[in-house]
Amino acid sequence: MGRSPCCSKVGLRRGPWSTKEDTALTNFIQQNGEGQWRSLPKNAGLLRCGKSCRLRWMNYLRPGIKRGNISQDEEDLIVRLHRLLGNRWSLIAGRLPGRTDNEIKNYWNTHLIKKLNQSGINPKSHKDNLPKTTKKTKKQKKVAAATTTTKKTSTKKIEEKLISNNDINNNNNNDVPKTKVYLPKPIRVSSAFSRTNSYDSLTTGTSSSEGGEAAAAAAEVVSYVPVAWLPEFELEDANYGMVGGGAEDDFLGVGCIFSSDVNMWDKVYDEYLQLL
DNA sequence: AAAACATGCAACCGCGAATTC
DNA sequence: TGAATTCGCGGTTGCATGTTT
Repeated sequence: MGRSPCCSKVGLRRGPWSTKEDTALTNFIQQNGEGQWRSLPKNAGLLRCGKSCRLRWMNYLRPGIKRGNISQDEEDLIVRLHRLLGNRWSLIAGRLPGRTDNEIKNYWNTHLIKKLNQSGINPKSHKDNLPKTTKKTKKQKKVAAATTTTKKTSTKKIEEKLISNNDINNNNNNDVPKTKVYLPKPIRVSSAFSRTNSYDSLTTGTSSSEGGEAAAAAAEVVSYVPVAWLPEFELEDANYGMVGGGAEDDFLGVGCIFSSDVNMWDKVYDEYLQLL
C-alpha cells in the first residue's frame, strides 16, 4: 500500500535534536509512557514526526542507555552473536543491556569489520579469509548453493546455513566430533511478546495482557536469549522451553526461555555461551 | 594554515510485520 | 477478512570532527 514519508510534512523539523526538544520528549514520556508515537509529537508539542521521536528516545534518551566505551567482553559477545545471528542488531542489542541496536550496528560497521579483516577473518562469514585447501563435502556444497540462491533468509535457509557453519567449524578441527544440531520446535504460547522483544523488557516480568495462557506464559518468562539451533541443546527438556514470536512457519529460532525455575536461565545461558 | 580526505555516529528512509478497525 | 495504520528493523546517508597532506 505504501505511505508517504512521515517527515515530509511541511513544518516538521529534521536533523539533530536540540536540548529543548530532548527535554520536552523526555518529560512527556516520563509522564505518559512510551508508545503512540504517531500522536506523541503533537501531544508533546514537538515539531517532529513520531518516527523521529521514537528513534531519539530509544537510541539516546531512554534511561539506562550506555554510550561509548564498549568493553572487550561486550565486543567479544557482539562478534559471537553476530556469527550466530548475522545483522540482526536488535537481537544482538537485546543481549547487551544498555546498548542500542543502532550503536551496535555502528560499532560493527566502523570498528569490528575492520578489526576482523585485520585478523584475517571474514566479517560476513566469520571464517578465515585464507584460501581453504580442504574440500567441501557434498552436503556442504549443496547447503552452500541453497543458501546463496536467494537474498531473503527463510527459516529453512537459516537452519541450513547454521548447520553448514557448524559442520565447517567441526571440520576445522578433526579431533572434535561432529556436533548434532537440534532444531527447536517452537511453542507459541503468548502473543504478549514479539520475537523482537528485548532482554530488558522480558526480564521485567509480566505483561499487562489479560489472563489465560498468555498471562501464564508471561509470568513464567525468565529471560530472553537467542537459543538458535544450539548444538547439544535439548529443547524438549521438561524444565524449560521456548516461546517463538510471529507465525510458527516464520520462526527464526530465537525466542524466550521460560521456566518456573528462576535459576534456569543462568544455567541455560552458561551452556549457551560455552557453545558459541 | 588550509584544503582534502577519513572516520564516527546520529538520524533518516523504506520496507515488512504487527495491530487495529 | 482485508484494508488502513502503526511500529520496529536494517541499510544508508550526511554532517561534524579528526587527521593527513
